[in-house]
Amino acid sequence: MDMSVNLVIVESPAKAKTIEKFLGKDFKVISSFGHIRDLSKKNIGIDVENGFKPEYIIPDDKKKVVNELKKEAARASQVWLASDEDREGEAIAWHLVQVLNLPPEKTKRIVFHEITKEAIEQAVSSPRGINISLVDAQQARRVLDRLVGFQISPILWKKVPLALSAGRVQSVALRLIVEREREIIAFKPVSSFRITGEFIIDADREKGAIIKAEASKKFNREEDAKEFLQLCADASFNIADITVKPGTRFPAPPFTTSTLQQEAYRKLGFSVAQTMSVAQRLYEGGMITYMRTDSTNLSQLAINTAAGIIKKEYGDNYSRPRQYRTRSKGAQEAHEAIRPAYMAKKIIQGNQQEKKLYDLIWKRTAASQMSDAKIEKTNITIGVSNSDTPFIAQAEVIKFDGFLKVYRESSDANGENGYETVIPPVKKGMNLEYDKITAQEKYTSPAPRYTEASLVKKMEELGIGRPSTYAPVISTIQNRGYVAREDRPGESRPVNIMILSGGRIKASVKTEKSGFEKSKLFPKDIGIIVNDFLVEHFSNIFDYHFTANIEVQFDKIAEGEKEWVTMLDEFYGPFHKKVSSTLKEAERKTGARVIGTEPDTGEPVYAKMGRYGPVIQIGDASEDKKPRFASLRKGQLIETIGMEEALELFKLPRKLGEHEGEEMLVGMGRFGPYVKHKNNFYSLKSKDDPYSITHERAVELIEEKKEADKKKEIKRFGDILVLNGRYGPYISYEKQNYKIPRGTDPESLSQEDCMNIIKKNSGSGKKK
DNA sequence: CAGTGAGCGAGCTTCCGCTTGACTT
Repeated sequence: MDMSVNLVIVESPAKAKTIEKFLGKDFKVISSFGHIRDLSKKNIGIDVENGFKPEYIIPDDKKKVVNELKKEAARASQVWLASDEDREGEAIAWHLVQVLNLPPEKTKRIVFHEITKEAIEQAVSSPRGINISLVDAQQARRVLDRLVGFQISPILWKKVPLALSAGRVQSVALRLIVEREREIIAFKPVSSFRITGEFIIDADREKGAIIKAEASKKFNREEDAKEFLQLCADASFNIADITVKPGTRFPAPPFTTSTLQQEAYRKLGFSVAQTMSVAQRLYEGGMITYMRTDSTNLSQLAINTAAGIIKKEYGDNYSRPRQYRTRSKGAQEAHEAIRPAYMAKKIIQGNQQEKKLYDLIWKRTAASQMSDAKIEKTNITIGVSNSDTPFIAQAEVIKFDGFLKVYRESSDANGENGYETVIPPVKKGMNLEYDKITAQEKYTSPAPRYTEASLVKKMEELGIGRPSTYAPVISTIQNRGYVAREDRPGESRPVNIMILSGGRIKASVKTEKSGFEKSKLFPKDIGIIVNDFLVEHFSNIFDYHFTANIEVQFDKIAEGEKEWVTMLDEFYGPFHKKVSSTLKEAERKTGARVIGTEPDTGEPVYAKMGRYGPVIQIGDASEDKKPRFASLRKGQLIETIGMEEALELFKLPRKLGEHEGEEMLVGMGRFGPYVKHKNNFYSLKSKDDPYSITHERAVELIEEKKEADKKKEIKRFGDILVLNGRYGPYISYEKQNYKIPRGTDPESLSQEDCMNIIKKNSGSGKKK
């Protein structure tokens, strides 16, 4: 009857389920769902005067879990704390001891890095106590982040209109995007001429085999390129040299959160949030290991299983078991790499996204355990008789594909690598003739804008953020309105081309697109102003190396070499002084910039941050005069907008004349151009131009919209409308929408039914 | 949903990391 009851607490319910299977009947395994306590939000949750004493509370959404944990702990004779073996995991265990009132004799701390029977049994047989130094390092981290976030954000509210938040991680992510944008704005493309030739082997003339090669030098000036082509017209060509070098390609290590997000973006087009939510489902379904990890480590069992499968599928020579070392900064390595739970399962059940992501994980894991690829690089130098600039042909041949059989990592750089895979057989000294030699103008391009995925990569390199926060941080800076993911159509520019063929040079001009962008991160005005304010006043904290530097301090605390309160004291002294002085002295920042003067009136034209967003202001306010304002459009920046564009903004709203006794106005709104009439808005179609739209066309748009609205209407009782919407029928009343309960025929609703639905739903409905 | 734009004052917001649901007007 009185058998021993063991309670094991882990962080995730999916993990609990798996572990319970290994431990048998005497063990009950439950989950804490991550942290169970956090700092109170009142008075920033820290008693700064009193050794930074944290005030911990149990958040509302954790109360249920904590009660459950308390109940189970009371029933157990032994509690095993099995949270992750890193700073955060140790802190979770410590909070559990505090909150559940666990006596030492009944509490054991265990850790395991992989979820296998052996690893878990091994962990249970070697318990330890809580490592309080590690807990202190976590507390220092937590308190520092709260101090930075909760003392700097309020400064922003006061000093920068529309600013909302600052933090150790989000503000550096923002800075990366702003500084990249400035690099791009300042970038001046330079063009040069790249010369490529197609050559025919004299002896092989009938076969028509062609060697493509590029001149070893680029020409900055068009005249020089032309001169070179003229030389080529009279030159003879021969194979001057051939070198063949063996090379090796190595597989990429298994996935971490960061590399999974990058590859899923590049290969599958998933956003980082999308990748995480699909991975979460795979994890909960027991199909992959944990998806928030910075470790490239694989369990021995996984390595062995993979080896067996690779040998069977591809042959013994394709197998090469290996363990990868984790290289990223600040890695805590509490988990394995992201891999299939069962390598034997090559395909899984699930939706398309799940299947695709699983397939990617399977291939990456398999490839990491496969042989290197063997390649052969051939360099052929083609001599030009009357010039010392030769042509070079490069070829790369895969001699043994190895891991490339299943997986090849994508790269962020777009564009070809210039390698041919096939080259006709040639010998040194052979004579060649040109078929065609082309000089094409090529422009240099600036560093690329960040995608969500490449930003995560950069953050990981800098050691800011953790696997669990990459996706949320990227959402945060977008939700705050600091940056936006946008497309840009790009601009056309002319490119000069000269082609030498049959002894004659023909020049032509083509156009190419530059600056085309798809789903890139662009800073918005408010993001730029916030960033400049933060960098101006808190350059040391929003420095790219700040996190790396304090991580060294946290490590010292974890090693017991430093007191966490001492560390915070050293940080807080100068920090708080800076907070106070900034609050007192810093100027309000609106990013104001003088563009010039309006030609007609001679009044000054400014771009600046207004109360509701970025605006152009013409003229200054005085007793008898009001300045004129116009909002900037999407894609325009305070920093770069020019006079012509600025004045264009004042051409709208434009009066179109009267219709049914009231003025029609055409304007530009958040959702594009519109016609306003009797306080209703009518969107222009894409073929309509707000600057030239006619009275007649505007009336047409109004009538069309009225007609469409009539079709939407099912019923009407005074100002209660029953309408057909995108998500099915709904009730519209006083600018609020109400869902009609499932199974109700909207035709059958009476006025009283509608009122009931409205009353029932208006209590819970919160306005945003 | 889209017209605003000076200044004042009240009451509000905010961080990072650990984990999943509950939401789908």
